[in-house]
This record gives sequence, C-alpha cells and structure tokens, in this order.
Amino acid sequence: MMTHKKRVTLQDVANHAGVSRATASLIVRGSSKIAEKTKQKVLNSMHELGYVYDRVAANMRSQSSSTVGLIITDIANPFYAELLRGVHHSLEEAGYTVFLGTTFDSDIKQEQLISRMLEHRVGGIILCPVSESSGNSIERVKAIDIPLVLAVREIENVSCDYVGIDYEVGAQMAVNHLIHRGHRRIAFLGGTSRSTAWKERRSGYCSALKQAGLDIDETLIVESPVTREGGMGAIRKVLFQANPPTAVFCFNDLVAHGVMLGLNDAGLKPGQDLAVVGFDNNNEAPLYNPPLTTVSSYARLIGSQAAILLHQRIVNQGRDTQRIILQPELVVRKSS
Amino acid sequence: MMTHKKRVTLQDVANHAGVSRATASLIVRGSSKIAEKTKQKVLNSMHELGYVYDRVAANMRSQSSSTVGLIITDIANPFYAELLRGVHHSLEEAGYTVFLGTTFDSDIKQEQLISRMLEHRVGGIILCPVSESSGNSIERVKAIDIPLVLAVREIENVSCDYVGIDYEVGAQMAVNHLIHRGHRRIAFLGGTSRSTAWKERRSGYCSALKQAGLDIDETLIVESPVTREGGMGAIRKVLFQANPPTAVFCFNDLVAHGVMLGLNDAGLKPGQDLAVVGFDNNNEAPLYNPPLTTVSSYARLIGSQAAILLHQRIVNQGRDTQRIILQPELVVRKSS
DNA sequence: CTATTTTATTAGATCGATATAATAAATCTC
DNA sequence: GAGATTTATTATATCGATCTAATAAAATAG
Repeated sequence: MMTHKKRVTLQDVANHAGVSRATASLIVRGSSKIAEKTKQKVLNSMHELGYVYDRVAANMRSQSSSTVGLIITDIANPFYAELLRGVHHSLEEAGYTVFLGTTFDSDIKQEQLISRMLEHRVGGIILCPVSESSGNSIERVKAIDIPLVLAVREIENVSCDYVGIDYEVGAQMAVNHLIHRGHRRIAFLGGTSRSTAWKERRSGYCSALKQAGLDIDETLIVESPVTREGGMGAIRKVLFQANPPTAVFCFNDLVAHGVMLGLNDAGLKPGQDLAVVGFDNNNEAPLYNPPLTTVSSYARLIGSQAAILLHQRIVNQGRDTQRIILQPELVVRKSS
Repeated sequence: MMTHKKRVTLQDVANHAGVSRATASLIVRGSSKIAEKTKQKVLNSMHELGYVYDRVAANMRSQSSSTVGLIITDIANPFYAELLRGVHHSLEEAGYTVFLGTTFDSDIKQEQLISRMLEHRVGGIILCPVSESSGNSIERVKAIDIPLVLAVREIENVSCDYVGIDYEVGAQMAVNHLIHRGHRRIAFLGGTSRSTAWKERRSGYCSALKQAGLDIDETLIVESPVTREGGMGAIRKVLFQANPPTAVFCFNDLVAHGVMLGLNDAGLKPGQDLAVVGFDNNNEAPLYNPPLTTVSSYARLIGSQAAILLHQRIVNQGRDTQRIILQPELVVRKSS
C-alpha cells in the first residue's frame, strides 16, 4: 500500500559498531553470552542510528507470531467493549499486539476478517461468531492449524476452545424472578433464533414457564436485531396485540434499553406499568431510567478467560479443547 | 512466541502447478499478462493445497504495509467506541487491518504502544494522545517517517495532521446556554488541566462568563479523572461548599453521568435542582435520567476523518500538514 | 522463412531478521 | 606452554514473498 524511507537495519547497526549482524541480533534478543563491552558498543550504535526492531522480519524468520486477532460483532455494544478490555488486558501483558475486526453480525465480513488475519500471520484468533456463522472459514483456520478460541457464542458442529456463560440458566433466573413477582404473561424479545445464544435463552425461558405451569405463547416471542432500535421495534409488536404482556425478558441490555424507550414513547413507565429484565449487566445498566434488572454475564471475564485459553493453546498446541462456562447472576434493580 | 505447522508457500503452489514462483506471484497479484490457461492451473493448485497468502512476507519484500495502528485512551468511553467505528469503517474499506491499543491515559503505556506498532511495521498511526503526552515517541515516529495523525487532542509543540473539534466554541455554547437559563454560578467539572482539550474548554467557559459580566470563581473549577467515578467525586467537592453552583458544565458526558449519579446520591434531582450539561453527545446521552443536554462532538466523524487523513498521508507522504476542526453543536435536553 | 515486435514466463537477488554450525579468542588443565 | 575446554563471535542459509532483468514463446512484419 505504501513505500517510504529506508529503515535502519541490524546490518547498519552492526557495521556502525564494527561487529557482525549475528552479534547484533543476539544483543537485541538479550543473549547472555555477549561480552559486556561489545554489548554497550552495539547499544550505543542503535541509539545513535535510531534503530527500530523489525518484529515482522524476526517473526517471519523464526516462524513465530506476536499478534493475535480479535473479532467481535459490534464495538458500540458495551458488552463487547468490556470483553475487549478483558482480552487486551490479558494479551498485552503477554506481549501480543491485537488486530481488531468488527463484523456487524455479517457472515461475509466474518469470513473476510478471518482471511485477513490469517494472511497477516496472527498467532491465534479469538472469535465472537456472528449469529449465523457458516463455519466455512473456521475449517480453514483449523486446516492451517492456527489456534482458535470461540467466545460468547458457539458454532454448531465445530469443536473448539470456548468461553461463554450458561445462557439457559441465566434466562431461567430472569424469568423465575418475573414469575415470582406475580407476572403471568412474559414476553421474550430480541435476538435471532439462528444463534445458539438465542436458543439457549429461549430454552431457559420456556423451562421456567413450564415449571411454573404456564403456557408458552408464541406471539410473545419476537426476534429482532440486537440493538436499541431492534428493542423498540419488538416491544411495539407485542404491546398492541389483543393480550399484551405484563413483563418482558430481553435478549440483552441493549435490547432492554430499546424496549424501555419504546415503552416511554407509548406513554408507559417501565418498572411500573410493565416489568423489564435485560441480560449482560453492562456498566450502563444501573444508570438507565429506571435502573435495569439484568443477568450479569461477566463480559470482561469472558474476554480475559478467552485470552488465557488462547495463550495456553498457542503455547501448547496439542492439548484437549476446553469449554469454560461461567455462571450468571441475577442483579435486581428498579425495572422489575 | 510460537511455532507451528509449515505453511503452504507460493513455491509449493508453483511446483504443484508446474510453473515458476514468479508466475504464481504474478497471479496472486492479479497481473493481466498471464495466459488464462496457466492462471486457472495455478488457481486450482492453490485451492487444492489450501494456500493462504502471506501478506507479511509480501509487505516486507515490497517495503509496504497494510496495517495501521489506532491508539485510544479507553474503549469503555463510548466516545472512543464511536471514534473507533469511524476509523474502522474508513480504513477497512481501504484494505487496512487495524492494530488497536489502549493507553488508559498512561504516558508510559502510550510510549510502549507506539514502539510496538513501529516494530510491527504499521503503515501509519492514528493517535488519541493521553492527557499528558511527553511527546518523546512522537519524535521517534516522525524520525522514522511513519505517517501520524492526531485525533481528539493535540500535543503542544508537535506539528502533525490533526482532527478534532473546536472545544472552545463548544464550551462557550454550553455555558451561554446555562447563562441564558438564568444561571449565575456555573461550575466546570472534570478533566485535567494539562491537556489541550481541557484548556480549550476552560477558555470557552471563561470567555462565556466574562462576556456575560460574570466573575470566574476558581473554587467552581474542579479537575478529575475522565470517568463516571471522577464526576461523582468532583460534584461532591463543589456541592458542599459555602456557595454551591446552580449549574454544572462537565468535561464530557461520562463525567456528566457521574455528576448526575452524585446528585442523586445527595438527594438532588439533576435538571430540576441543578442543571447539568455534558460534552460529546454519546449515544447514551438521550437515554440518561434525565436526558442529558450536551455538546455534540461527532466522535464517529472524527474517526473517519482521521482515517481519511492518514490514508492520504500514506499515499502522499510529502503534503502539507492538515488540521480539521469540526464545529460542535448544542443538543438541549431535559437536564438543563 | 527470417527478423522484429509483443506477450508470457522465469532465474536470481532482495526485504530484515534468526538459526545453525563453524571458527576465533580466552580460560583452564596438567 | 601444548592441548582441552569454555566463551564470544561470525559466515551462510533461510523464512515467503516481490523485484528486476533476462529469456522463451508466440504473433506480426517484410
């Protein structure tokens, strides 16, 4: 894409210091078998010439990598912002630099990003899959043997390291809570039925209802994009039907936020006229109006665990695949 | 950091297809002077062997780069999340892959990240400087002639492409608005006096007060970290003094949010007992309780403009440095 | 059918580092 | 002080691609 001024190379440094390139190389790598005198001489030359180590060339020669790819669906979702924080925290400490890609939940974009990262010789990839992953490129990743860790969502028929939470249990907790508060008509809004994360939530939602002897009303289950706008649309659909719900369990906090905005638009007070429960416990959740009851999904922890898993696999390619399922927790606030 | 299975190389592909490495190389680059027959033969071999292009090796040989570095202070700040979106949108389209680094407002971390990115041969860097940038590494970047674009904050005595908004005018708009509503004691909370972004806001704050014939009360100017917690602390400091303010102009929306939380804690209603104005117009701002009056700073636009500037400089190293100053806009909501 | 031009292909050097194995210098043994 | 051993340094091949310039093959001209 571009060309510019010639870099100062180790050869330049070596010439300037009057040693061989090999010696200079040993010094940048901190070898112990270099005489203190030569070492100082070379370090001086480096400083004088403004030498910048070329990690790319080094990695190429040594068939190694100091980068990893992180692929998420949308950075505007605070859940992923937190996850990214967790990943960064764990990986930067281990000396990796992170390539970031966002898919906006498009499978095509996901494929492109994976290709791009493979072409850039990443040492491994942490992937938060889009809701409808074709899994094509996953196979490619495994074929060329690059460590891969899935986070947040699993992909069916793909065996891989994975970090997520138990969505089913989380959904159950949320719905049980609403039932406990006396609600009988509880909607489940947002998300797409083709993702495992949705299926698990739905399964928890259904089993909680059944356990309480309640019927499942399919008109109360509405899919939507996982955004505020999606939530606003979804609540509208259920609100104006013959027998509207008295409580809503939302796919995540973002959707819940949209739902609350939609309720406001309709002149209804969330938490008063209609109970709302979210999922994720974003940093913002306690600050919404009213503060949102939600299921904590430990985004940051998922990120750092995924990073640790990836690092372990990079170091030890052969180990068995691991699945880490964190347990969710219900945080009750004013919205329910 | 790691070693693994041998890659399929262009040489392997060439052998398999019975052509030379050079021919295979021309094909991956889409050269037009290759006979259709050989091209198909080679493409087949690539597919069959599962060839993955090695952009790193290619970039090294051709002295080019297809990556850029983006350094921000904190991804948990929605302002930067939006900025990142803008950057990504513009750069990924141009075929770059983005290295992301977060400094958490630490100058040391900033220096490390810049070094790391230079070592990774980025084609350019977009830097959102920490509030107290030493500027050491900036000089290093310029010395080895890597394109650099500053965003959001400038660094004193450093001449560089820059994209930001006119903080002074923005602050003036906010404070004028409060004066217009009858407020006479207006605090300025959050941020650190050592950043240019703070100085400019303060300058706008002061000139608006002066213009209205009001005195500047230094006890009403309180610095704090640029976080919700910082805002909560800052409002506490001014609230319990002899002559508390009736309105608050905050460094940004995050601080404003903290201020509103702090007011709630003290039993006061933002927007009613005390007016609050923020800065940035985050996506969340209309959703706070009450919805936040704020100055729009067009984070996404700053990001995409910075990306465009960087791309232009990468393509044309020699051009004059550009400063793009976007004009802010006041968005009035219930909090004031 | 040879000479010329055009088109397609390739050999060999190169980007900036590391790996390997060989050599030179210093230190130790007896 | 010669030989063995340890320590410090280096020459050369290599990672996987692109570049340059040369060559081979095909098409056109005379």
